[in-house]
Amino acid sequence: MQLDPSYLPKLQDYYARHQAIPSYSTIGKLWGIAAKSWVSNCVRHLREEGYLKVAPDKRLGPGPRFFERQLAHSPVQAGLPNPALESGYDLVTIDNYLVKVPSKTTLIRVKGDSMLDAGIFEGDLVVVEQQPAANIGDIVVAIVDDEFTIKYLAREKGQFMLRPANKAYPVIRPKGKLEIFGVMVGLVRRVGR
Amino acid sequence: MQLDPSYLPKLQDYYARHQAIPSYSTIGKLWGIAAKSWVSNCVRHLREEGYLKVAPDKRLGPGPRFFERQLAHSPVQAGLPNPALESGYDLVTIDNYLVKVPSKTTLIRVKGDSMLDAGIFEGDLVVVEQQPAANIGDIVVAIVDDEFTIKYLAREKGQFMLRPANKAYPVIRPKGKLEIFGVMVGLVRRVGR
DNA sequence: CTATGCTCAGAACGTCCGTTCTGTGAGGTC
DNA sequence: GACCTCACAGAACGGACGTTCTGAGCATAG
Repeated sequence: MQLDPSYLPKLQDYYARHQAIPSYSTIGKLWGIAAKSWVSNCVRHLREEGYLKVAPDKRLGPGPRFFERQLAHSPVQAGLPNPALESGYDLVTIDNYLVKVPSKTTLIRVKGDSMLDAGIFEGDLVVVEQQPAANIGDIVVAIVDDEFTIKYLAREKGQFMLRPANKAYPVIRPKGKLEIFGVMVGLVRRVGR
Repeated sequence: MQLDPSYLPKLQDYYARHQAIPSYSTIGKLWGIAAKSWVSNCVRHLREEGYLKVAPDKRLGPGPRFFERQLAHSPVQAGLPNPALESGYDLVTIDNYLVKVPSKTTLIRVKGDSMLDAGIFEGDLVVVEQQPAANIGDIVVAIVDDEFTIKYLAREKGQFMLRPANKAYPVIRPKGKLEIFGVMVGLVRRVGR
């Protein structure tokens, strides 16, 4: 079987507007098909190709390939360039790209330039996934003197410590136990304005 | 009425995993509620508050506020599951924070480390607002040899040029006229995974 | 003690969903 | 021109859906 190539874009447009895949009958109207049976057929093929998937309760949702865009190796496509994101896999929205577990995710604004060499600037927003433990080498947000501190987690002689990414700042060796708020999973920066 | 504050995060987590809002009965299981009637009640309130909305065919979808994230200022109020929405929290939607004009905004993945000193690393996503002109000092995305290039826009003796933020790279002096794709308005980085 | 309101359970109900089965017409093949 | 496949229409059907109603259990107020 061979799908009409306009079917997927129509669904993508619908999803972009409503953040939901509609029912088979609505998909039918969208595609100009009156028979739900045929919609069912087409949807099955879209599923097999990874464009759609079914949630635990049989609801339709976008699949891994649903958000793929044509990749623009070269920007020279007549005036109107498409998103230049190479293999735009998991990019539904920026939010979805960065946040995996919303209930544990917090944004923290960076103060100071102690992580400059890690590409973390003052004013940036750090995306933090809250968890009480982390691995050595992770960038963690710790609570020191009732303030958030963003540093590399390191270990020295069996002791945890916080290492900045800027030679101008000292290593922090916590006196008591180290209180970790979470680990950095992303970064957001706004420039200008 | 006063919603259980754990309801919304549970829905947000579910949506982050499946990109779909489930049916009332599934929401009930998710929330530990057996009565669909009560789920219906709670959902209505979430709709009234802008966290959910209904698509044309009555399907539930995330509302405008569904993707709000907490912006924590100090750890004092952040540690606890604080239901109070006041007390120093800001709520920020990452996409709104970065994207002002969706139709003109594009993401471009960074190749190479020529902008290292500007905190732009390989693999980062640069948020670009498409426009044919820019100011001196802006970070711009230009099209050079059919490739996107991210550089500072500079001027020297009345001539535009592209200056990298890494001493290991040379300044680019375009031969003909400089073709600017857009200006950088934001940056997105995912760490780990 | 009674009344009221809140939170939730459970059942009833009509509607809509997705599946399956049969039918139909157009186009191609030999 | 008999046969087949493809692309779709249409009806049937059981189950799931969301709405609505009744009522239980509990807390608070008076």
